[in-house]
Amino acid sequence: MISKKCKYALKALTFMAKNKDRSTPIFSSEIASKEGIPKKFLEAILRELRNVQILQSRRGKNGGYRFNKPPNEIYLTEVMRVIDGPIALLPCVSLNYYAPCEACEENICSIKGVFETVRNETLSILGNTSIQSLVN
Amino acid sequence: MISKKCKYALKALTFMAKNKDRSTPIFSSEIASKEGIPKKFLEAILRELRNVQILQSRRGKNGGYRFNKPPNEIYLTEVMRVIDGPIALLPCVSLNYYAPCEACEENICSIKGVFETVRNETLSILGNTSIQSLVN
DNA sequence: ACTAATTCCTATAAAGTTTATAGGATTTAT
DNA sequence: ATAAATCCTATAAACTTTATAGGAATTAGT
Repeated sequence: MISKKCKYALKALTFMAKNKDRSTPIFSSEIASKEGIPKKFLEAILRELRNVQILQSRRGKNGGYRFNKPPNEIYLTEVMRVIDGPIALLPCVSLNYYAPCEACEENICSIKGVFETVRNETLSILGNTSIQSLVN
Repeated sequence: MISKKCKYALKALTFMAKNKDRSTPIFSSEIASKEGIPKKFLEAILRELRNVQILQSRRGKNGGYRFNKPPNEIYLTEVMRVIDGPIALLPCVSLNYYAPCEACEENICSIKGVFETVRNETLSILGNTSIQSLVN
């Protein structure tokens, strides 16, 4: 399962993509109310997305958030990794968050292989789906 | 990520599959020590697997656990659902544990579609991989 | 300068989940 | 009886998730 936080992030970005032709930045308050996301929680999410250069922000009056790169170049894998961490189902099979299994000698790990296959399939779907493509 | 508990379950079942030709049932204590799983925790796991008829058990001296159906007919999906619950990444996309998304009107949910695709691919891998196939 | 409006930051906390552990009850073979 | 196994319930420590609170910093406009 992805976290609610991650779902919020995807919803927020999709909302922004839907409104990407506006001349002014988008307020977190608007996203929060339109998408039903707790405002303060959303602020933290948007800040994380800004920290990794998915978004840019401006403070002060008439501030808000914009995309830092076009939403058709932002893939779900990137967003999910920022918010939730690994996409793989086992730590020892993660590309971006690899961690060795403790008591399990990897070269003879019985379950590793199939979860590598799952990871590859999952990444090929999520890594080829952009935020923009979620806008109908 | 799957839980450690689920990993323990898969390891335990794989160990049992590897030793499926023994004439006597297998003790939880042997699995625990050979696979490095906390004994009491493993007992709870094996009991859950017995409750859903994956395993059968005998109490008392010379007791232990056996498969209730051949390990080449036990698929990873079944084990994972018993131990961890839904395999899908979103509740509203789960086949066995469906739950509606709260504030999100489903017919216009932007993110549902791609996660259905992921679910389908994942299920087709995990649903065609048996415990027996994990034994080399 | 002042005000209003926004993002930014830190601390806190409530609730839930995960990962066990403890202690014994029950069953069975010998 | 005894030994050895599963079975069951309660508890708890650690961690994660999902927020909330309160204000600091920044910016535009007057």
